[in-house]
Amino acid sequence: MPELPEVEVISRGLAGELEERRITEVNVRYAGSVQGDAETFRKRLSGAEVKKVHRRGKLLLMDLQSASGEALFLGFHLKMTGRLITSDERPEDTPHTHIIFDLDDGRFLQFHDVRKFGYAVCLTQDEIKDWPFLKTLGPEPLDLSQAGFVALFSGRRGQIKALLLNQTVIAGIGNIYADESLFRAGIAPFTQAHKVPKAKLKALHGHLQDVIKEAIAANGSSIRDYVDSGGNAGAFQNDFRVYGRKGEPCRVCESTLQSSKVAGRTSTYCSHCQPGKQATKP
DNA sequence: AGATCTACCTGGTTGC
DNA sequence: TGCAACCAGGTAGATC
Repeated sequence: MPELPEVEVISRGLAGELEERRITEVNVRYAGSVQGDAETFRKRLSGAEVKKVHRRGKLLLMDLQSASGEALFLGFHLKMTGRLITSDERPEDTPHTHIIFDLDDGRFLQFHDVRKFGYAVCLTQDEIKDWPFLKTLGPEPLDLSQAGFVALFSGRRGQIKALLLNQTVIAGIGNIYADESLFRAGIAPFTQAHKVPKAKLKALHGHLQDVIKEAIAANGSSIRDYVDSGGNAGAFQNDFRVYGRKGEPCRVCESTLQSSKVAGRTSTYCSHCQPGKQATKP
């Protein structure tokens, strides 16, 4: 499931392949994968040139110039199973190939998504300014200072992990990197944010940035579906200390790792290295 | 307003 | 073996 590091890896790969390329044709095979009207999407992007490929949170963003010279923005949210893959050959017509972009160098970009949660969206400059998702998106974790990071959580009563997953609080963190960074910082996922000592919040800032940087360097984490734009798997899943390891021994203290639902998500942690009690509901 | 819960979707896994 | 039940999870939208 692509989170910030995976989308960053995809973005870097696609930048080299797509920048300065022109989209000659757009084939939307499943209209549900396009946010808004699929025909408008097709018309706007046909003949548009990709100027820049980048990332914001978990969103992959392309800046383009349309055939008529207008600035356009193409966004992809991969959600859980979305993939963006380039190829020399026209992609096969699988049931999960939802959008195919023909490029002016004879190559192809396809949006592939088994679970159909992901989407593509094409917006004009005016539209993107008012797009609620981008408008309310929190800061980039790698751009945050320690003080800025600590301020995000001060006085908040929500569970620390719920806030990490909340994209309006901080962008790009999903279940994997939330669990991994909380483990490294020694904070139980269900701890209320305002009860986490300042020193531990400061440590979390550093560990979160480390985990993200290490994952990017390892080409991302491949759980089930993730591959980069060239179809290659990542390697960071081999470095997980808690995520997906319920019942296995902690790599630090050898206690058996526990899991519970926090913010509706399975959360794996070490009750010895991440002490704290889950609040019992009345 | 902040916090919490559910629906969306489908392939893979588990249990009987 | 066959098949139902459950699980994974990011975000929108609803509810408290």
